[in-house]
Amino acid sequence: MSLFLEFMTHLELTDKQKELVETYGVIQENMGLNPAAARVNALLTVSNKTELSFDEIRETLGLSKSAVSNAINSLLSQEHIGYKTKMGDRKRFFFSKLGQWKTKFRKDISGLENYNEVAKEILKERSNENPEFNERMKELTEFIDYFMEESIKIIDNWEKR
Amino acid sequence: MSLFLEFMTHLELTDKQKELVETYGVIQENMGLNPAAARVNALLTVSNKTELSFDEIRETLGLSKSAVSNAINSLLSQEHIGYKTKMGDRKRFFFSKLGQWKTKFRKDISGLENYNEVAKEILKERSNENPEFNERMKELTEFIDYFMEESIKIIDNWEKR
DNA sequence: AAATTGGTTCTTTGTTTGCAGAACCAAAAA
DNA sequence: TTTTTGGTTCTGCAAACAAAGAACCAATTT
Repeated sequence: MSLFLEFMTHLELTDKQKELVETYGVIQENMGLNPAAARVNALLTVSNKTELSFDEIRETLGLSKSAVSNAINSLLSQEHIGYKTKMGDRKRFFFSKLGQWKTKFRKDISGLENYNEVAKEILKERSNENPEFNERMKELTEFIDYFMEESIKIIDNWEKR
Repeated sequence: MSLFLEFMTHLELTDKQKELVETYGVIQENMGLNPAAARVNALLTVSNKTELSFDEIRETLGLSKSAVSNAINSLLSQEHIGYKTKMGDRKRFFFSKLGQWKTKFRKDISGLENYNEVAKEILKERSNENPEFNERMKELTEFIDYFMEESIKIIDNWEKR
């Protein structure tokens, strides 16, 4: 391949887009992604080209191959992104699955179930020397049960809207 | 103070209670507390004595003073715990606020607002060369708006139940 | 067969987190 | 006035996390 052709693998993002990749990246970090994965997912959300190759990602974000490789694999395993292939081309083109929110929300909600189970077990073990505390704990577990149930309902509702 | 009296500052937890402190501790870690803070909050939830002094916490959990001091202060600042004093006693007695769930949920929910603002801004910046992607992003932001609104409603509903 | 592509894996290094232990400090007690 | 109490703050140190860079590898091209 000629020396000339190997320039410009990376997309040209506007300043605004770069800023959005960072802002959205930080939000994704706060939602539990590691910095590199957060940037990759952000890029895949901000970029007008929605299907990017490994090298486009690497060059655009200025990350090392290992960083990109690990980020991509962690995003794939969490199903935050997916990839397509194109006939006659060995590389993969990654795209954001846009969080699949409904699924994620459902998961978060049933994570509460986990919490509530332990809370109920604690309550069962507690003596009755602090009835007011116990009462508040009980109310809490009831609230969580209620919240879970209703949340599931509102998601279902949206889906068959 | 006599040599004899300085034994037994710590509560005696049953094995079951110790196990619950750990299990609940892990859950709290997953919900964003650091390990020591998670254990302190767990102890304050599991223990039959609901108001514990600094030293009771330290000795029962086998943590250093600095660890306990930092854990307590971070829990206080996040309002996960509170403390009482007793006349003629300089020490503070810490207790779990039991998460104040309704408040916490409200906060988490409006955290989504933050997310959604950025998502909407991204959407505004996107070209129309990938209309399907844009459409799915739009649907996503609409879903989040809907989810936030309805969640708030169900919490309000619980409160005036 | 040799080189290139599209990655993955290993090694090193800088950074952050979590904690212990000691020094420290102000208020109260002796 | 000295000591004790109820902590807080500072100084390491060990483990975990992040990412760079190099070595590596299998499949394709040349």
